[in-house]
Amino acid sequence: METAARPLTRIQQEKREIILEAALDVFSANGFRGSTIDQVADAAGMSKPNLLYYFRSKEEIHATLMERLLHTWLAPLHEFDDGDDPITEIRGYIRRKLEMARDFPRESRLFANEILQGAPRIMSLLEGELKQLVDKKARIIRKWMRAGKIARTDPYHLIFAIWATTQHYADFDVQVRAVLGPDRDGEGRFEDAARFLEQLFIGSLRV
Amino acid sequence: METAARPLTRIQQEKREIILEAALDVFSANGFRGSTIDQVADAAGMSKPNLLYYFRSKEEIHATLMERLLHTWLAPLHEFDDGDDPITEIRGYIRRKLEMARDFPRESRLFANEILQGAPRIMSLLEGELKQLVDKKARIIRKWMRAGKIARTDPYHLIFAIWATTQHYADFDVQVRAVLGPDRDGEGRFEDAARFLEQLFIGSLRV
DNA sequence: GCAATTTTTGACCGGTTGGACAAAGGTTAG
DNA sequence: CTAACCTTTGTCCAACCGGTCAAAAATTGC
Repeated sequence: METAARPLTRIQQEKREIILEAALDVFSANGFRGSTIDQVADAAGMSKPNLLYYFRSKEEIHATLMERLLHTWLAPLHEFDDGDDPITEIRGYIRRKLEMARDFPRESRLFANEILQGAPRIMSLLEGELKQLVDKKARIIRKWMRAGKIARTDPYHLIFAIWATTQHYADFDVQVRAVLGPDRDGEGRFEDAARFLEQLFIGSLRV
Repeated sequence: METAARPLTRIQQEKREIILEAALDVFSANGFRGSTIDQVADAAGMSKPNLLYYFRSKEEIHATLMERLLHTWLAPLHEFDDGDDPITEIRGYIRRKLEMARDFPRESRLFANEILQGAPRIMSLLEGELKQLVDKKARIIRKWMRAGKIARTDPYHLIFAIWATTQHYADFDVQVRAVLGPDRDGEGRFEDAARFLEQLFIGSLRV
Protein backbone atom coordinates (compact mmCIF):
# COMPACT_ATOMS: atom_id res chain seq x y z
CA MET A 1 0.00 0.00 0.00
CA GLU A 2 3.03 2.28 -0.21
CA THR A 3 3.29 4.82 -2.98
CA ALA A 4 5.66 4.15 -5.82
CA ALA A 5 8.16 6.69 -4.44
CA ARG A 6 9.64 4.76 -1.52
CA PRO A 7 8.94 6.49 1.79
CA LEU A 8 11.71 6.03 4.32
CA THR A 9 10.99 3.63 7.16
CA ARG A 10 11.76 4.79 10.68
CA ILE A 11 14.79 2.53 10.86
CA GLN A 12 16.11 4.00 7.65
CA GLN A 13 15.70 7.51 8.95
CA GLU A 14 17.45 6.67 12.21
CA LYS A 15 20.34 4.91 10.51
CA ARG A 16 20.75 7.70 8.02
CA GLU A 17 20.92 10.12 10.91
CA ILE A 18 23.61 8.08 12.65
CA ILE A 19 25.61 7.90 9.45
CA LEU A 20 25.38 11.64 8.85
CA GLU A 21 26.51 12.34 12.38
CA ALA A 22 29.49 10.01 11.95
CA ALA A 23 30.28 11.46 8.55
CA LEU A 24 30.26 14.98 9.95
CA ASP A 25 32.84 13.89 12.48
CA VAL A 26 35.07 12.18 9.98
CA PHE A 27 34.73 14.58 7.06
CA SER A 28 35.26 17.69 9.16
CA ALA A 29 38.40 16.21 10.69
CA ASN A 30 40.01 14.80 7.54
CA GLY A 31 38.30 16.54 4.68
CA PHE A 32 36.16 14.75 2.13
CA ARG A 33 38.97 13.21 0.11
CA GLY A 34 40.98 12.45 3.18
CA SER A 35 38.16 10.36 4.62
CA THR A 36 37.22 6.81 3.72
CA ILE A 37 33.84 5.14 3.73
CA ASP A 38 35.28 2.61 6.13
CA GLN A 39 36.11 5.32 8.65
CA VAL A 40 32.58 6.67 8.48
CA ALA A 41 31.09 3.19 8.73
CA ASP A 42 33.31 2.47 11.70
CA ALA A 43 32.31 5.68 13.45
CA ALA A 44 28.68 4.84 12.73
CA GLY A 45 29.11 1.34 14.13
CA MET A 46 28.27 -0.58 11.00
CA SER A 47 29.95 -2.31 8.09
CA LYS A 48 30.79 -0.56 4.87
CA PRO A 49 28.29 -2.48 2.72
CA ASN A 50 25.65 -1.76 5.30
CA LEU A 51 26.40 1.95 5.13
CA LEU A 52 26.20 1.78 1.36
CA TYR A 53 22.76 0.31 1.73
CA TYR A 54 21.58 3.60 3.21
CA PHE A 55 23.59 5.93 1.00
CA ARG A 56 24.41 4.97 -2.52
CA SER A 57 27.84 6.58 -2.48
CA LYS A 58 30.33 8.64 -0.51
CA GLU A 59 29.30 11.60 -2.62
CA GLU A 60 25.69 11.23 -1.60
CA ILE A 61 26.59 11.35 2.07
CA HIS A 62 28.55 14.50 1.52
CA ALA A 63 25.83 16.13 -0.54
CA THR A 64 23.18 15.36 2.06
CA LEU A 65 25.42 16.67 4.81
CA MET A 66 26.12 19.87 2.91
CA GLU A 67 22.48 20.54 2.23
CA ARG A 68 21.49 20.26 5.88
CA LEU A 69 24.51 22.18 7.03
CA LEU A 70 23.69 25.14 4.89
CA HIS A 71 20.26 25.56 6.40
CA THR A 72 21.72 25.63 9.90
CA TRP A 73 24.49 27.86 8.76
CA LEU A 74 22.37 30.58 7.31
CA ALA A 75 19.88 30.64 10.17
CA PRO A 76 21.60 33.46 12.12
CA LEU A 77 21.69 35.64 9.03
CA HIS A 78 17.98 35.02 8.46
CA GLU A 79 17.29 36.15 12.01
CA PHE A 80 19.25 39.32 11.42
CA ASP A 81 16.44 41.71 10.67
CA ASP A 82 15.31 45.26 10.51
CA GLY A 83 14.88 46.51 14.05
CA ASP A 84 14.66 49.66 16.05
CA ASP A 85 18.20 49.49 17.28
CA PRO A 86 20.85 48.56 14.72
CA ILE A 87 23.50 48.17 17.42
CA THR A 88 21.40 45.56 19.23
CA GLU A 89 20.71 43.79 15.96
CA ILE A 90 24.36 43.62 14.93
CA ARG A 91 25.51 42.70 18.40
CA GLY A 92 22.99 39.86 18.42
CA TYR A 93 24.15 38.60 15.05
CA ILE A 94 27.77 38.57 16.14
CA ARG A 95 26.85 36.76 19.34
CA ARG A 96 24.86 34.10 17.50
CA LYS A 97 27.60 33.53 14.95
CA LEU A 98 30.18 33.19 17.69
CA GLU A 99 27.96 30.74 19.52
CA MET A 100 27.73 28.68 16.37
CA ALA A 101 31.51 28.63 16.06
CA ARG A 102 31.63 27.40 19.66
CA ASP A 103 28.79 24.86 19.45
CA PHE A 104 29.13 23.66 15.86
CA PRO A 105 32.82 23.72 15.01
CA ARG A 106 32.57 20.59 12.88
CA GLU A 107 29.97 22.20 10.68
CA SER A 108 32.10 25.30 10.36
CA ARG A 109 35.15 23.31 9.37
CA LEU A 110 33.26 21.21 6.86
CA PHE A 111 31.95 24.37 5.27
CA ALA A 112 35.40 25.98 5.28
CA ASN A 113 36.82 22.89 3.63
CA GLU A 114 34.25 23.07 0.88
CA ILE A 115 34.89 26.75 0.19
CA LEU A 116 38.64 26.25 0.27
CA GLN A 117 38.36 23.62 -2.45
CA GLY A 118 36.55 26.13 -4.62
CA ALA A 119 33.01 25.20 -3.49
CA PRO A 120 32.34 23.06 -6.57
CA ARG A 121 29.19 21.53 -5.11
CA ILE A 122 27.57 24.62 -3.65
CA MET A 123 28.62 27.33 -6.05
CA SER A 124 25.12 27.79 -7.42
CA LEU A 125 23.79 28.18 -3.91
CA LEU A 126 26.41 30.79 -3.08
CA GLU A 127 25.58 32.77 -6.20
CA GLY A 128 21.85 32.37 -5.70
CA GLU A 129 20.34 31.96 -2.28
CA LEU A 130 23.29 33.28 -0.30
CA LYS A 131 23.93 36.28 -2.51
CA GLN A 132 20.29 37.31 -2.43
CA LEU A 133 20.15 36.94 1.32
CA VAL A 134 23.25 39.06 1.80
CA ASP A 135 21.97 41.62 -0.68
CA LYS A 136 18.83 41.92 1.39
CA LYS A 137 20.69 42.35 4.66
CA ALA A 138 23.07 44.82 3.05
CA ARG A 139 20.09 46.95 2.09
CA ILE A 140 18.92 46.97 5.71
CA ILE A 141 22.37 48.04 6.87
CA ARG A 142 22.52 50.79 4.25
CA LYS A 143 19.17 52.07 5.41
CA TRP A 144 20.52 52.36 8.94
CA MET A 145 23.49 54.28 7.60
CA ARG A 146 21.35 56.67 5.61
CA ALA A 147 19.23 57.22 8.73
CA GLY A 148 22.43 58.17 10.55
CA LYS A 149 22.02 55.36 13.08
CA ILE A 150 25.43 53.81 12.40
CA ALA A 151 28.58 55.02 10.71
CA ARG A 152 28.82 54.71 6.95
CA THR A 153 30.83 51.79 5.65
CA ASP A 154 30.61 48.95 3.14
CA PRO A 155 27.87 46.58 4.37
CA TYR A 156 29.18 43.63 2.37
CA HIS A 157 32.64 43.82 3.81
CA LEU A 158 31.08 44.33 7.22
CA ILE A 159 29.29 41.02 6.86
CA PHE A 160 32.44 39.34 5.56
CA ALA A 161 34.32 40.63 8.58
CA ILE A 162 31.73 39.23 10.97
CA TRP A 163 31.87 35.87 9.23
CA ALA A 164 35.66 35.81 9.17
CA THR A 165 36.22 36.81 12.79
CA THR A 166 33.62 34.50 14.30
CA GLN A 167 34.32 31.42 12.18
CA HIS A 168 38.02 31.89 12.85
CA TYR A 169 37.45 30.51 16.35
CA ALA A 170 36.12 27.26 14.88
CA ASP A 171 38.22 26.86 11.74
CA PHE A 172 41.54 27.98 13.21
CA ASP A 173 40.84 26.61 16.66
CA VAL A 174 44.15 24.80 17.03
CA GLN A 175 46.08 27.93 16.13
CA VAL A 176 44.05 30.06 18.54
CA ARG A 177 44.69 27.57 21.34
CA ALA A 178 48.38 27.29 20.50
CA VAL A 179 48.87 31.05 20.58
CA LEU A 180 46.81 31.67 23.68
CA GLY A 181 48.72 28.91 25.43
CA PRO A 182 47.65 26.38 28.03
CA ASP A 183 46.99 28.99 30.73
CA ARG A 184 44.40 30.80 28.66
CA ASP A 185 42.82 27.63 27.32
CA GLY A 186 39.26 26.59 28.15
CA GLU A 187 35.96 28.01 27.01
CA GLY A 188 36.83 31.40 28.46
CA ARG A 189 38.36 32.35 25.14
CA PHE A 190 34.91 32.58 23.60
CA GLU A 191 33.80 35.13 26.17
CA ASP A 192 36.96 37.12 25.64
CA ALA A 193 36.34 36.92 21.92
CA ALA A 194 32.74 38.06 22.38
CA ARG A 195 33.83 41.09 24.37
CA PHE A 196 36.54 41.92 21.88
CA LEU A 197 34.36 41.55 18.79
CA GLU A 198 31.62 43.64 20.30
CA GLN A 199 34.07 46.41 21.00
CA LEU A 200 35.58 46.05 17.53
CA PHE A 201 32.37 46.19 15.53
CA ILE A 202 30.19 48.33 17.72
CA GLY A 203 33.05 50.70 18.46
CA SER A 204 33.70 51.33 14.80
CA LEU A 205 30.03 51.63 13.84
CA ARG A 206 28.97 54.10 16.50
CA VAL A 207 28.30 57.52 15.01
CA MET B 1 85.71 15.07 -5.43
CA GLU B 2 82.49 16.29 -3.89
CA THR B 3 82.12 16.32 -0.16
CA ALA B 4 80.22 13.45 1.40
CA ALA B 5 77.13 15.66 1.86
CA ARG B 6 75.93 16.01 -1.72
CA PRO B 7 75.66 19.67 -2.76
CA LEU B 8 72.73 20.32 -5.09
CA THR B 9 73.59 20.85 -8.73
CA ARG B 10 72.04 23.79 -10.52
CA ILE B 11 69.67 21.50 -12.40
CA GLN B 12 68.54 19.95 -9.15
CA GLN B 13 67.82 23.32 -7.60
CA GLU B 14 65.90 24.47 -10.65
CA LYS B 15 63.86 21.29 -10.91
CA ARG B 16 63.09 21.31 -7.21
CA GLU B 17 61.86 24.88 -7.60
CA ILE B 18 59.61 23.93 -10.50
CA ILE B 19 58.22 21.02 -8.51
CA LEU B 20 57.51 23.15 -5.46
CA GLU B 21 55.73 25.73 -7.59
CA ALA B 22 53.60 23.01 -9.18
CA ALA B 23 52.94 21.39 -5.81
CA LEU B 24 51.80 24.71 -4.35
CA ASP B 25 49.29 24.98 -7.16
CA VAL B 26 47.98 21.46 -6.77
CA PHE B 27 48.06 21.15 -2.99
CA SER B 28 46.42 24.52 -2.38
CA ALA B 29 43.62 23.66 -4.79
CA ASN B 30 42.92 20.09 -3.68
CA GLY B 31 44.47 19.77 -0.27
CA PHE B 32 47.36 17.45 0.48
CA ARG B 33 45.39 14.22 0.62
CA GLY B 34 43.24 15.25 -2.30
CA SER B 35 46.29 15.67 -4.51
CA THR B 36 48.28 12.96 -6.25
CA ILE B 37 51.95 12.86 -7.12
CA ASP B 38 50.92 12.39 -10.72
CA GLN B 39 49.03 15.67 -10.69
CA VAL B 40 52.05 17.50 -9.32
CA ALA B 41 54.37 15.79 -11.78
CA ASP B 42 52.03 16.71 -14.60
CA ALA B 43 51.86 20.33 -13.51
CA ALA B 44 55.65 20.35 -13.27
CA GLY B 45 55.98 18.86 -16.74
CA MET B 46 57.74 15.69 -15.76
CA SER B 47 57.04 12.04 -15.06
CA LYS B 48 56.24 10.75 -11.60
CA PRO B 49 59.44 8.74 -11.18
CA ASN B 50 61.38 11.76 -12.31
CA LEU B 51 59.71 13.90 -9.68
CA LEU B 52 60.48 11.26 -7.08
CA TYR B 53 64.10 11.52 -8.10
CA TYR B 54 64.12 15.07 -6.73
CA PHE B 55 61.90 14.50 -3.71
CA ARG B 56 61.88 11.21 -1.93
CA SER B 57 58.18 11.31 -1.14
CA LYS B 58 54.98 13.28 -1.35
CA GLU B 59 55.43 14.12 2.33
CA GLU B 60 58.83 15.63 1.68
CA ILE B 61 57.41 17.97 -0.95
CA HIS B 62 54.75 19.10 1.47
CA ALA B 63 57.18 19.56 4.34
CA THR B 64 59.55 21.62 2.19
CA LEU B 65 56.65 23.72 0.96
CA MET B 66 55.37 24.31 4.48
CA GLU B 67 58.74 25.35 5.79
CA ARG B 68 59.23 27.99 3.13
CA LEU B 69 55.66 29.16 3.38
CA LEU B 70 55.89 29.84 7.08
CA HIS B 71 58.81 32.18 6.67
CA THR B 72 56.96 34.24 4.11
CA TRP B 73 53.83 34.07 6.16
CA LEU B 74 55.23 35.48 9.36
CA ALA B 75 57.21 38.24 7.67
CA PRO B 76 54.51 40.92 8.06
CA LEU B 77 54.17 40.19 11.76
CA HIS B 78 57.94 40.48 12.17
CA GLU B 79 57.83 43.87 10.54
CA PHE B 80 55.13 44.99 12.92
CA ASP B 81 57.19 46.86 15.45
CA ASP B 82 57.24 49.42 18.17
CA GLY B 83 56.86 52.81 16.56
CA ASP B 84 55.89 56.35 17.37
CA ASP B 85 52.44 56.05 15.96
CA PRO B 86 50.49 52.88 16.81
CA ILE B 87 47.78 53.72 14.31
CA THR B 88 50.30 53.89 11.47
CA GLU B 89 51.87 50.66 12.64
CA ILE B 90 48.59 48.76 12.80
CA ARG B 91 47.34 50.22 9.58
CA GLY B 92 50.55 49.11 7.89
CA TYR B 93 50.24 45.59 9.26
CA ILE B 94 46.67 45.28 8.01
CA ARG B 95 47.67 46.56 4.60
CA ARG B 96 50.57 44.14 4.31
CA LYS B 97 48.45 41.19 5.39
CA LEU B 98 45.76 42.12 2.89
CA GLU B 99 48.36 42.43 0.16
CA MET B 100 49.56 38.94 0.98
CA ALA B 101 46.03 37.61 0.72
CA ARG B 102 45.82 39.25 -2.70
CA ASP B 103 49.26 38.27 -3.96
CA PHE B 104 49.73 34.87 -2.33
CA PRO B 105 46.30 33.27 -2.11
CA ARG B 106 47.68 29.80 -2.73
CA GLU B 107 50.01 30.06 0.23
CA SER B 108 47.13 31.27 2.37
CA ARG B 109 44.91 28.38 1.34
CA LEU B 110 47.65 25.82 1.87
CA PHE B 111 48.18 27.19 5.35
CA ALA B 112 44.45 27.23 6.05
CA ASN B 113 44.20 23.64 4.90
CA GLU B 114 46.93 22.60 7.29
CA ILE B 115 45.33 24.37 10.26
CA LEU B 116 41.90 22.99 9.40
CA GLN B 117 43.25 19.45 9.54
CA GLY B 118 44.54 20.12 13.03
CA ALA B 119 48.01 21.34 12.00
CA PRO B 120 49.66 17.98 12.75
CA ARG B 121 52.92 18.93 11.04
CA ILE B 122 53.37 22.45 12.35
CA MET B 123 51.87 22.24 15.82
CA SER B 124 55.23 22.62 17.54
CA LEU B 125 55.94 25.70 15.47
CA LEU B 126 52.60 27.22 16.41
CA GLU B 127 53.19 26.59 20.09
CA GLY B 128 56.78 27.75 19.91
CA GLU B 129 57.92 30.32 17.38
CA LEU B 130 54.50 31.69 16.53
CA LYS B 131 53.28 31.96 20.11
CA GLN B 132 56.43 33.76 21.22
CA LEU B 133 56.21 36.14 18.31
CA VAL B 134 52.59 36.95 19.08
CA ASP B 135 53.36 37.31 22.77
CA LYS B 136 56.00 39.87 21.89
CA LYS B 137 53.70 41.87 19.65
CA ALA B 138 50.91 41.67 22.21
CA ARG B 139 53.25 43.28 24.74
CA ILE B 140 53.90 46.15 22.34
CA ILE B 141 50.19 46.65 21.83
CA ARG B 142 49.56 46.59 25.57
CA LYS B 143 52.22 49.23 26.05
CA TRP B 144 50.40 51.46 23.57
CA MET B 145 47.20 50.93 25.51
CA ARG B 146 48.78 51.76 28.84
CA ALA B 147 50.24 54.90 27.27
CA GLY B 148 46.73 55.85 26.24
CA LYS B 149 47.62 55.89 22.56
CA ILE B 150 44.91 53.40 21.55
CA ALA B 151 41.77 52.09 23.20
CA ARG B 152 42.11 49.20 25.62
CA THR B 153 41.20 45.79 24.27
CA ASP B 154 42.56 42.25 24.10
CA PRO B 155 45.70 42.35 21.94
CA TYR B 156 45.55 38.62 21.14
CA HIS B 157 42.04 38.76 19.83
CA LEU B 158 42.95 41.91 17.95
CA ILE B 159 45.67 40.01 16.14
CA PHE B 160 43.32 37.07 15.50
CA ALA B 161 40.78 39.48 14.03
CA ILE B 162 43.36 40.98 11.69
CA TRP B 163 44.41 37.52 10.57
CA ALA B 164 40.85 36.35 10.10
CA THR B 165 39.58 39.34 8.16
CA THR B 166 42.54 39.63 5.81
CA GLN B 167 43.02 35.92 5.09
CA HIS B 168 39.30 35.63 4.48
CA TYR B 169 39.82 37.31 1.10
CA ALA B 170 42.19 34.54 0.05
CA ASP B 171 40.71 31.48 1.75
CA PHE B 172 37.05 32.27 1.07
CA ASP B 173 37.71 33.97 -2.23
CA VAL B 174 35.04 32.08 -4.17
CA GLN B 175 32.42 32.96 -1.58
CA VAL B 176 33.41 36.63 -1.56
CA ARG B 177 33.20 36.75 -5.35
CA ALA B 178 29.89 34.91 -5.40
CA VAL B 179 28.31 37.29 -2.91
CA LEU B 180 29.71 40.47 -4.43
CA GLY B 181 28.50 39.29 -7.81
CA PRO B 182 29.93 39.76 -11.28
CA ASP B 183 29.46 43.53 -11.30
CA ARG B 184 31.65 44.04 -8.24
CA ASP B 185 34.23 41.48 -9.32
CA GLY B 186 37.80 42.39 -10.17
CA GLU B 187 40.66 43.51 -8.01
CA GLY B 188 38.66 46.50 -6.78
CA ARG B 189 37.33 44.36 -3.94
CA PHE B 190 40.73 44.45 -2.28
CA GLU B 191 40.74 48.23 -2.20
CA ASP B 192 37.21 48.25 -0.82
CA ALA B 193 38.32 45.72 1.76
CA ALA B 194 41.35 47.83 2.65
CA ARG B 195 39.18 50.89 3.21
CA PHE B 196 36.66 48.93 5.23
CA LEU B 197 39.22 47.17 7.42
CA GLU B 198 41.03 50.40 8.14
CA GLN B 199 37.81 51.99 9.28
CA LEU B 200 36.91 48.91 11.31
CA PHE B 201 40.16 48.54 13.21
CA ILE B 202 41.35 52.11 13.41
CA GLY B 203 37.85 53.34 14.18
CA SER B 204 37.48 51.03 17.14
CA LEU B 205 41.00 51.61 18.47
CA ARG B 206 40.98 55.39 18.40
CA VAL B 207 40.77 56.80 21.92
C1' DG C 1 85.53 10.17 -28.31
C1' DC C 2 84.92 7.75 -24.12
C1' DA C 3 83.90 6.69 -19.51
C1' DA C 4 81.63 8.22 -15.39
C1' DT C 5 77.84 10.46 -13.64
C1' DT C 6 73.40 12.47 -13.65
C1' DT C 7 68.73 12.58 -15.33
C1' DT C 8 64.60 10.39 -17.30
C1' DT C 9 61.42 6.84 -18.16
C1' DG C 10 58.53 2.47 -18.69
C1' DA C 11 57.16 -1.20 -16.23
C1' DC C 12 55.86 -2.91 -12.18
C1' DC C 13 54.18 -3.73 -7.19
C1' DG C 14 51.65 -3.83 -2.90
C1' DG C 15 48.27 -1.55 -0.43
C1' DT C 16 44.10 1.09 -0.27
C1' DT C 17 39.62 2.60 -1.62
C1' DG C 18 34.91 3.06 -3.54
C1' DG C 19 31.62 0.20 -4.70
C1' DA C 20 29.02 -4.36 -6.40
C1' DC C 21 26.79 -8.54 -5.26
C1' DA C 22 24.79 -12.50 -3.71
C1' DA C 23 23.73 -14.90 0.05
C1' DA C 24 22.47 -15.00 4.89
C1' DG C 25 19.91 -13.29 8.76
C1' DG C 26 16.09 -10.89 10.71
C1' DT C 27 11.39 -9.00 10.78
C1' DT C 28 6.61 -8.76 9.83
C1' DA C 29 1.95 -10.02 8.13
C1' DG C 30 -1.19 -13.52 7.31
C1' DC D 1 4.45 -21.83 9.92
C1' DT D 2 5.51 -19.41 5.91
C1' DA D 3 6.10 -16.18 2.34
C1' DA D 4 7.51 -11.54 1.41
C1' DC D 5 10.32 -7.99 2.57
C1' DC D 6 13.97 -5.43 4.96
C1' DT D 7 18.64 -5.38 6.84
C1' DT D 8 23.39 -6.99 7.33
C1' DT D 9 27.65 -8.99 6.00
C1' DG D 10 31.68 -11.61 3.67
C1' DT D 11 33.74 -11.62 -0.46
C1' DC D 12 35.30 -9.77 -4.36
C1' DC D 13 36.88 -6.40 -7.99
C1' DA D 14 38.67 -2.71 -10.70
C1' DA D 15 40.75 1.64 -10.29
C1' DC D 16 43.93 4.40 -8.08
C1' DC D 17 48.02 5.73 -5.70
C1' DG D 18 52.59 6.10 -3.54
C1' DG D 19 56.72 4.39 -4.38
C1' DT D 20 60.60 1.05 -6.47
C1' DC D 21 63.81 -0.42 -9.89
C1' DA D 22 66.50 -1.35 -13.65
C1' DA D 23 67.65 0.21 -17.78
C1' DA D 24 67.88 3.88 -21.25
C1' DA D 25 69.09 8.55 -22.38
C1' DA D 26 71.44 12.72 -21.65
C1' DT D 27 75.12 15.23 -19.68
C1' DT D 28 79.63 16.03 -17.99
C1' DG D 29 84.67 15.62 -17.28
C1' DC D 30 88.75 14.34 -19.44
